[in-house]
Amino acid sequence: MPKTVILWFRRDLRLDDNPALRAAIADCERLVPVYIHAPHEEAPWSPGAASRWWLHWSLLGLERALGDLGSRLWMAQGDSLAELSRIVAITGATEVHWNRLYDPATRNRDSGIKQALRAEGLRVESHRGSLLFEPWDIATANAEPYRVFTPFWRRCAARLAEHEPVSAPTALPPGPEPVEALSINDLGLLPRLAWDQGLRETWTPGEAGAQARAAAFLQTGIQGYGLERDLPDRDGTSGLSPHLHFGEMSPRRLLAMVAEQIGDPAAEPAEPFMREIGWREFAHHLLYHYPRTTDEPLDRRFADMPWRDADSDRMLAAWQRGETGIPLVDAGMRQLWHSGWMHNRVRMVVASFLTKNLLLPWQAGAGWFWDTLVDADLASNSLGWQWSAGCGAGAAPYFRIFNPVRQGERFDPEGAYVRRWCPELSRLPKQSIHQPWTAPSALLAHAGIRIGRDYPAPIVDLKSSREAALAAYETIKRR
DNA sequence: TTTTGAGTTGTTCGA
DNA sequence: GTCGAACAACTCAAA
Repeated sequence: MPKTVILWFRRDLRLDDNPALRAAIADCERLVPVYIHAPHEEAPWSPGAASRWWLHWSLLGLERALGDLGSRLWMAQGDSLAELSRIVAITGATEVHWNRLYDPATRNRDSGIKQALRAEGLRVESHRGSLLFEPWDIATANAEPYRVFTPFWRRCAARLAEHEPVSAPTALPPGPEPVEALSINDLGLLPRLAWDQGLRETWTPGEAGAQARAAAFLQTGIQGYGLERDLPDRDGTSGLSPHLHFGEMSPRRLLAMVAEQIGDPAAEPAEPFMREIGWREFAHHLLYHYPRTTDEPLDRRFADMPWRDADSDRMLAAWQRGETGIPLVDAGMRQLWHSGWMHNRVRMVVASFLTKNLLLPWQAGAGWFWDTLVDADLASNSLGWQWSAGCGAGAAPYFRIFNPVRQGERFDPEGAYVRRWCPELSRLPKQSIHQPWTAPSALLAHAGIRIGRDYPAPIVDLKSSREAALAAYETIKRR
């Protein structure tokens, strides 16, 4: 019997710098690359619609890339352990390799699978493929997890030179003919209604798309990243988040590209971008050590936060639809709905607006982002929302409440971003575009806008809702 | 153990 | 228009 090894793909949909892949083919005659669709095992954080759309195309790319190297992706659906066992039985595989994931449900599942397969006599190994540092590998002097980003990243930054990516193989061992395997279309990942036009215009999922995006960013974007990334109407961010989430590029590869093409990753001009990679690491560090922070505030005092009850459904719906009457907020929410993505600066603005001006629980925002973002990532999403709400690690001070009008004037001074996503406001001059409700009536008439008809009146007063938020925080402060 | 310095991203107000 | 101070107090991390 030829030695047969299973490579279990999950969120590491690439051939380049894939440690599980390298280990699997190190000593094997037949390789069985497997993908098992098992969204119920990630519940309650099963991938949202935008993520499933991405996954479909990314899997398709992986299937082609494997085919080009003489291999073939074995697609399955159901319980992961049952499917792996079935494939083991069919193929006579004696080894299984995968790259580790860090969200609580998956960790739990994977450790059970590892145990069960080992009990059947298989060799089972997991690998570090999606992080620069294992969450347990970075610790304070007291051997405790970090809860503040800056010292965490200082510790990491001293060790960036450790990382050496491994290239994609140029050929792969053949595999057995899949038995009762599914096709990607069988997984039903694409939306039934064709709402994905905006996604298709915006993204190229898959490893090739990731490499192209990274190359383009390093060519031009990274130079001005420190400043440009704050301007939502520019292409100033890297756009790599969904590619990193699905493991279409490893952070190690990205780091190596930065070091080679830009220079010292810990120095200008690469440093601001590498810090963002650091935030991704930090988010996984926190999720690993505090797995309940997907649903519960890290700062326990916030369990008693007096979130809004009355009107909350109507307010949440207005926020989700981009009909709050606050242009920058609405522009962001509509960008999200259309393209599956929102500029990071605007994410902070809409999150501050939801949790502070509307006093709605951050979990409601996290849930919506989870469903709509193509880069929805449990670690980053939980960290970001808790940070915004003020209840997370190194959280924003409670008095730091974004004023969406002021943010618009600072970061979208010409109103280009608002005009793009809220076209009904496009004829307003920049002086009024971020607060149309204060524009003189003649100006509104000239721009063809009736407040409350063509564009909503603000659903809350910014000044008084800010004061209400400060008062709410006051009630939970000292306990 | 104690002390010390610091903590992603802001806003408002008054001079 | 620009600038500095106030907005609080606490916890974290390291010396």
